Amino acid sequence: MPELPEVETIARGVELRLRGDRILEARFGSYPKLFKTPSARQAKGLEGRAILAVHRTGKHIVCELGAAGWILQSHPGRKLRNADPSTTLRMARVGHPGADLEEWEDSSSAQWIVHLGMTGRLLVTPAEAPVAPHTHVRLSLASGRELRFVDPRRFGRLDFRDLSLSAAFSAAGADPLTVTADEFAQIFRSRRLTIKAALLNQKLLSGVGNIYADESLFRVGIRPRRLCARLTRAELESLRLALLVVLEHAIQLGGSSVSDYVDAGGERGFFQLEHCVYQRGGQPCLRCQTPIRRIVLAGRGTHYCPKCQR
DNA sequence: CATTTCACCTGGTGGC
DNA sequence: TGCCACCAGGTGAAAT
Repeated sequence: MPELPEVETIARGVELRLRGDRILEARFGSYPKLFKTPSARQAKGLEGRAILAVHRTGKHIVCELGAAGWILQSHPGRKLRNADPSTTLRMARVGHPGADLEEWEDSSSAQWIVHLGMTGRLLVTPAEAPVAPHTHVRLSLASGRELRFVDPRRFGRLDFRDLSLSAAFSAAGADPLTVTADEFAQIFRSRRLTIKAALLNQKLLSGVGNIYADESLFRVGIRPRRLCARLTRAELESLRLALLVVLEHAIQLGGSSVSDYVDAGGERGFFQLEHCVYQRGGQPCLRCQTPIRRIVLAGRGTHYCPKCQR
């Protein structure tokens, strides 16, 4: 299940491969709920646009796209012109993946926003690669490759924003990697819900899911059932730091491949080998040998050590 | 209004 | 061996 480290890994992988490439043709499957808004349903909205950058916001992958209708063919060193200069944006030399970006004037850029849900994958493949079952989107690229969205369980969602019509996408909650100690304390202080439920709430903190909630609570020694309002300021700060360490370590290891998660190149992550409690119910705690307990909290399987976590 | 519960999905698992 | 009920969980709508 893609959480912050998995989404970050995929976004980086897609950016590395596709920055400077161009979408020539977009083909969507026929599952209406895949699209969050009517504009996301329009394949034409993506066609002709250059991929300027790809990044993560919360659990969302945001592809920054240039204006459509740019010169389709270019060669190294040639500069491309934009017809409508009003705001400044970075623009790629299209058709040359990895090319240095230059400053361009652009008022009609857009964002393609991908949420992977439970089982979604974004894959960069050769155009001739076999099409996996449950492939809902195929973007043909100027480089001859394809960006594919595959999602068996269909919890993933796609959105599209024309930045000349609407504001850029932003996460509802704070990012765990950049939130300050004061902000973090402010978010959780005086809330009457369990810390586990709060960590999973994307409107409070964006990016933490079931795995990293359980793992960070174990590392900081706090029981998932504790109420936010009962946590001391010191405990909250320790939790913020534990989250930071766990998430950054997981990013370094390419995320957790617990079900079928792979990155944009099809590679598995390795952080599942570092899991202390997640899906280890009944097995001995790695620190004290007490059997790890599994309960259901906030409707989710929740794992903790009854001795190490208070 | 804040918080909790539930439906949406399908592949994998375990029981008989 | 085969079949089927059941579970996983991110999100948002519905319920409390």
